[in-house]
Amino acid sequence: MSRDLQRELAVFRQNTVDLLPEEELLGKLRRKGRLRIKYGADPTRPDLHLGHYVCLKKLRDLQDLGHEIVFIVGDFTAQIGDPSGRSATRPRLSPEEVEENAQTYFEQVFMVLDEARTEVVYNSQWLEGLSLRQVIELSATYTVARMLERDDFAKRYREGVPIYIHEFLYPLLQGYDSYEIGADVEVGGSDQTFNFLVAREVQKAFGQEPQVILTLPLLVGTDGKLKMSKSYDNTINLKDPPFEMYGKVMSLPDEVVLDYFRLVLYKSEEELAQLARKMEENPRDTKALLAFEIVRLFHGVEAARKAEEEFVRVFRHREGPQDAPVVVIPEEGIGVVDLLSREFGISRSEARRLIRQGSVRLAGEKITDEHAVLKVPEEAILRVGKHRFLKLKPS
RNA sequence: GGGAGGGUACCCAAGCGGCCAAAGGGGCCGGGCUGUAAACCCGGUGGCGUUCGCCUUCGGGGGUUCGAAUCCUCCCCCUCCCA
Repeated sequence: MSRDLQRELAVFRQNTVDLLPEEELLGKLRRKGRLRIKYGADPTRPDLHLGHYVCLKKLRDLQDLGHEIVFIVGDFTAQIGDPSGRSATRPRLSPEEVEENAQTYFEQVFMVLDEARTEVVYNSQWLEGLSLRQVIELSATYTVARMLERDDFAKRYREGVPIYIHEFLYPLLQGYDSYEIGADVEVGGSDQTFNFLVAREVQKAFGQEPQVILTLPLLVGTDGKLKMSKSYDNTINLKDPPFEMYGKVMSLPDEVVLDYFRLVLYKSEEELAQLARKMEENPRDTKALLAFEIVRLFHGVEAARKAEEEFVRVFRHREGPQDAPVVVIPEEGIGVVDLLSREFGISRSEARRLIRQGSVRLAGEKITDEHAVLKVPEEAILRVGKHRFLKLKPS
């Protein structure tokens, strides 16, 4: 094997859960040199997050090796709903919702991929026009028993949670996508392994050389337990503003910090070993480094610096932030409860609770009276809990 | 088509005539602690005024009762078994 091929293989391999069959990949690389690499995303939710980034980064690396990335917008399949890893049927989206989401996808995807070298296609282009005959032929490439081999289906079936027929179609359609674009390799999260394998069968059945599958680990979300996913509300989004992004990273449990260095920042093994030591010595600063680097990746050094300063100010020194929303207070003052419920969109009961729990402070002074009428002779910071602030100004 | 079991708050899940705004867990919020929006401990978690109370909530509609998440009835939805 030539040195170049070795090096190239190393790029393919970094961070992967599965890369199989590797011999087929080698064969393809030798024969074709330039491969068509498929990445599909259902525009079910408009925001991409770091979990997606794990894959996008891999794609970028492969793109930089000269391979062709084919980005499939699953506008059609999004209306079916991927059953992967789900314990229940996904809601289906309307064509309008899908279209809207797809647009915002591109902005985000091309923060990472080189637009000029990426082919973008919508799978409705071919799936929409399939005849029932073709759909039936496609369904004939796989059996119910094999469908039920999949963990999540097996589990749902066992537990009596409904599985709808259309959910069986999903992997097949995804496989058809691979066939349609002639994918050599498909990249995705490890929860896609089953779908990718089905695609191989579909390709074979339709007389095409099967794709190689490359799966990446699932990044855990901010809760530190579940995979990052919008439906668990534990995401760090590519479009999160710097301070929020920084803060979300800082709120990660310590145990997952190294995973992030590996999967998001693609650190080498040597660097990771070093970071592991650092993490033991000084978890907070190591995590801060992670937060800084992640913000830098998406917003640049300047923004990262600012976010860090702000974080230190607000959470370490417990001072108000630079840019709290400004509220002008009339001369006669305003009731605390009124102010809180209006500005934070919470109920009056909730506002009262917060006051009772001693989490409301005006210029550092705890407010304990629910009936207090706030008057501000001069600008002052109103703080609620750890991270809600208002800058109060006299009229 | 027949039979059985289900639908409870953001999620899971108890409750099966009054003591139920509804146990418990998760999540979330807050407090304490902290080299971290980590871990850990404690508290809160329908709404509106607050000693006390009022209003809305237990798939949907009717009903029984002084009183229903709890009983009756019709309807909708889910699961399993049989065919």
